[in-house]
Amino acid sequence: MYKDLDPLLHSQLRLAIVSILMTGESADFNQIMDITKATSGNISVQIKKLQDAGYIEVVKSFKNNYQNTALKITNKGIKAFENYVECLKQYIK
Amino acid sequence: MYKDLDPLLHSQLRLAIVSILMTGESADFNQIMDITKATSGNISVQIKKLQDAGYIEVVKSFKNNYQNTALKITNKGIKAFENYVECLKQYIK
DNA sequence: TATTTTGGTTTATAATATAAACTATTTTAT
DNA sequence: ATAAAATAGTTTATATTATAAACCAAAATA
Repeated sequence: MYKDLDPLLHSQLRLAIVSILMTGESADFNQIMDITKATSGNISVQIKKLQDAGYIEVVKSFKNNYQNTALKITNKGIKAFENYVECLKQYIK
Repeated sequence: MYKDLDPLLHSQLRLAIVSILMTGESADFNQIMDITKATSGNISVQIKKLQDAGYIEVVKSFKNNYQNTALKITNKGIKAFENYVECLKQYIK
């Protein structure tokens, strides 16, 4: 009962980012900003943490002359998310 | 979409405490310690925060010659918890 | 009566979230 | 042509928060 919640996912912004990516579609930096309304600095830091953990994949490219940062969830990220949700259920029901 | 999560509840230990109290039964300090395995100092601090927010009621008494701290969730606490769960659902499904 | 146990609180520290300040490139206005 | 503004971020400093260590008081026990 009350297993530890993965601290990497138990953060509003990181959870939102991963939640967005759990659709399976990749999303880019701007979409994350639009949806979450967080500052770019905050998003940048949280993306790096998720990347370092191997939860997301980050692909940098050029799109219409501008740099573009695209994010995609990894298998590890999917498993971590599913595990987080399972653990959380113990707390909220 | 992605409404803010009540920061008072979006904390593993405080969420566990409120979750325990959501049964309706009151629980005392020791039960919280047994269930959560957190340190007394940590629990003490988090209890005060929940009390200050009006989410729980704290009743101090004497039981078998020892001081006893009993906790009970308030109506405000119940509503906050239910709202938290509703908001969380946007993130986890 | 000295020591240990019970039941906590207060305070210091470690970790974390968040925004402010900064960098670099591109577009637009003058 | 070039100054200003917009795009797309990163780095770093600060503010907040979680957590444990240190502490206190009363009761039980050796």
